[in-house]
Amino acid sequence: MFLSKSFGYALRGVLYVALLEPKGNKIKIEQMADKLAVPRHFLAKIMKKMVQEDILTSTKGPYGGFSLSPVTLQTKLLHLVKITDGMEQFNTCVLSLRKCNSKNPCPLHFQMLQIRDGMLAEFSKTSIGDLLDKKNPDFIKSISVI
Amino acid sequence: MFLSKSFGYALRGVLYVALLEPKGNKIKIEQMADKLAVPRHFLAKIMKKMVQEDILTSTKGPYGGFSLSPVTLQTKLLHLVKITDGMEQFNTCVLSLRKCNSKNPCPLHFQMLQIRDGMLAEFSKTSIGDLLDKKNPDFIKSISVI
DNA sequence: TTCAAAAAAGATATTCATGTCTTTTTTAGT
DNA sequence: ACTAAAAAAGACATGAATATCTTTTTTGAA
Repeated sequence: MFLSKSFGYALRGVLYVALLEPKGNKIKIEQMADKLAVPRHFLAKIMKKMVQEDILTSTKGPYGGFSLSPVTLQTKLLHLVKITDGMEQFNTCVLSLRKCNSKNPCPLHFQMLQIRDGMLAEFSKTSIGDLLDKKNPDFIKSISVI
Repeated sequence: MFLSKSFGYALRGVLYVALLEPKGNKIKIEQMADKLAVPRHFLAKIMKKMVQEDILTSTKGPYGGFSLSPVTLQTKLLHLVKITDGMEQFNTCVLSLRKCNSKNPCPLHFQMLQIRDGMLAEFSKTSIGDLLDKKNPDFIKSISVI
């Protein structure tokens, strides 16, 4: 409920790169999957999607890996949700009723509208950079072990 | 996201019974599945669960069907969520981190806490009876066609 | 130019929610 | 007792999210 595992992997992945890449070398998927305790190839697919969306950059070959793009830190969480979960959930009735809308509401329409709008607002205003706390020595732990 | 289809079926099912059963006969699964445009046997399983939880009553055999229990209208939506989706989602970290809690928060901990608590509060206070609007001649429509 | 390292891509497997079909149990009326 | 109607139960099918395994492409360095 709320969000998929893929979203969690995406966020932890990009935060990992944002935290460690500035220290030097590019980040390898092997290392990430290890440290984040996440399925390697599944993570790789999600990372690839983020690269396609310019949320990250990547280079192949020796000394390659993932690194920040010019917009990584400004990327809103909602962009990650779009990639991993899609936006449909925010527009579709919780009772799956196609005709449901504010003129013709299902019994839960306005309650769900409020909850979803709250989430939308939060995820629209929060960026990757907002979540990144380099000053906190425990930050890496807070995204690591499942 | 947010809630499963099963939850939607459960809510529409119980509202359907609450709306039509007082008018006379018990409600047959066949009729419900038809009017709600929902998979018959899948709905049957969910109705059975609600009966097991005393949210509804049922009688087998000729002239049987589903009817209200003494507590149907007082049942909170959260009870339906428990049955269909489970409560785990409200207690588990959005990033699937087992160690995440308010002392040791993941980067999204407090944002998600707020959103989930909002939803919990709403679903804890709202009952089936609260959603049932018998005065509204279009109520049946608002839970009918998918 | 060849080699090895790395991401990208593709193929297959597993799990879980959802959906369908069949059989069993219960029960009211004859 | 018998029959038919209805829910309950069980077996099987499908689809989507998640996970694993293999092959291809790219590229830096010797």
